[in-house]
Amino acid sequence: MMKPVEIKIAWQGQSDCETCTIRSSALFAELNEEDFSKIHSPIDDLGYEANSPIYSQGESAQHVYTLRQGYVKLLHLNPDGTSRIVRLVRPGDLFGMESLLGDHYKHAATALTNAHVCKIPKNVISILGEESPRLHRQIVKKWGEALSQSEGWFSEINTGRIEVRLARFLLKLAKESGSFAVAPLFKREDMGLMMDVKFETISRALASMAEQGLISNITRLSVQIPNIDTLRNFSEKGI
Amino acid sequence: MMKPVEIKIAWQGQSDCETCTIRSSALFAELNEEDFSKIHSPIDDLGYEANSPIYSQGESAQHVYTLRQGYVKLLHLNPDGTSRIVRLVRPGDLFGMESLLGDHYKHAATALTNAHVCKIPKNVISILGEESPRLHRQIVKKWGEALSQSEGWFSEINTGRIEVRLARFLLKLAKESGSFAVAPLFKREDMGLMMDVKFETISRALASMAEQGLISNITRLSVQIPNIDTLRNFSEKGI
DNA sequence: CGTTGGTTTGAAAGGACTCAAGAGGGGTGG
DNA sequence: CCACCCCTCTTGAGTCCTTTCAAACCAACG
Repeated sequence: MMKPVEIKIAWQGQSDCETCTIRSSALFAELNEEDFSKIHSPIDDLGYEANSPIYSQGESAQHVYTLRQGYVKLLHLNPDGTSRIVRLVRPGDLFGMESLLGDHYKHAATALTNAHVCKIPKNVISILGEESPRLHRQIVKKWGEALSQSEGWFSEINTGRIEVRLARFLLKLAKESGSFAVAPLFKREDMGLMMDVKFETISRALASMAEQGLISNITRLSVQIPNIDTLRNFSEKGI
Repeated sequence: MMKPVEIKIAWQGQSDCETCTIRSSALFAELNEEDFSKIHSPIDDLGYEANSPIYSQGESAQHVYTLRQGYVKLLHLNPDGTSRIVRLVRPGDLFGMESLLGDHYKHAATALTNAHVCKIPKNVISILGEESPRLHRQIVKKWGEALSQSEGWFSEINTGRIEVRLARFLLKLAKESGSFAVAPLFKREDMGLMMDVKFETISRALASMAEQGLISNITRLSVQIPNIDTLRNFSEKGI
């Protein structure tokens, strides 16, 4: 267990990318047929089960990844042994882009849930990038989105009392369905690493918010949000 | 006071960029003469005095900036009125890149010290980018550096006890000169916004670190670091 | 020389942490 | 299929760190 499980490796090149279900939000969104025809290296479609590592910090960086399904965490280790989750990767997001600039990954990537990723050799990007301004524009855009998420994370998930931070976190991930919403939860330890608190504090904050009626049906993997506007209000005014 | 002061506006186009003192680390580092000849819009060289605003969050984004001298803070306002400094811009850094992707700035930029910046119309980048793969590569690189700094900031400056965070902050900015080093300080309020504590806490942490002999000669704008290895040790082991 | 904005310092209150014990769930082996 | 085990989550009590509110201090400036 804990090893990456390859669901299918046989996916090669253009035709599959062209029909990719998340293509509109993924890296190759704006490529046309001519662009695809320039892809010669194999692009793997891999499956990872929850908690399995995708790459580790400092490892030789040869690929860029796009997430198709599930959630992935990017963990940055500090020199003193402490660590922080610097980004929560969501479907459609690009990660491991540092391979395009340097020779090793700057943080570790681990699947938080079962996950599907596309593993793209970095030379595909370099070669395509030379010839296709569209791809380059797309990469810059994805990079910008990553920066933006990282900064938003930093600013919103790390400021104020924990309950407020947790509220903002839930709102960022909530999927509305009618009048109420559901938000995914992760291991309390991981959530603590995202918000810079101990896992016990996350647990207490969830319990406290449930008492206030802001959330309900807390399980390991999700919470319900009975009234999303109430929670939104709480996250903005602390009430 | 507090208004941007234009020191000189007359700087136009290629010739000045080619002789720019920080060109090696700035946006146009890898451009050649042919690339420069494609620049037709005026690139302004502006001076701002300490504490003056450069642009504000939500403002129409038409320019990208590179910092030539001084320090600039990027402040992100949250919906609830709280705010965080998401990045400390240092000489050679690019900021305001979100103008290339969207129509408004995602945070406010303010000079922390007297500062010199180059203000580059975004169409210069778009047009040049179409024709010069080198520039595009450079932009991607700068963007990557910004993401990396943002993540490093997030991970290192926001984890652990304040004294340790402060130590890491000082080490990031320290300029070594012989056996000891000097690090710049900013308004305690701003430093608090970078590390997510109140300004009084910054003040206390500085005082405490001085008592421990880790730093000395605290002034409003700088500290001395008598022994940089001692501080480094402290930042890694809390001792 | 008084004003002003920024910094330091003090004391009390509040929030998060630590250490510790107990409860719940899922998986494994009998 | 059930019992047991392990991992994770929850909850409790005391301590430590940061915040809050306040007052004093300092340096620059008019």
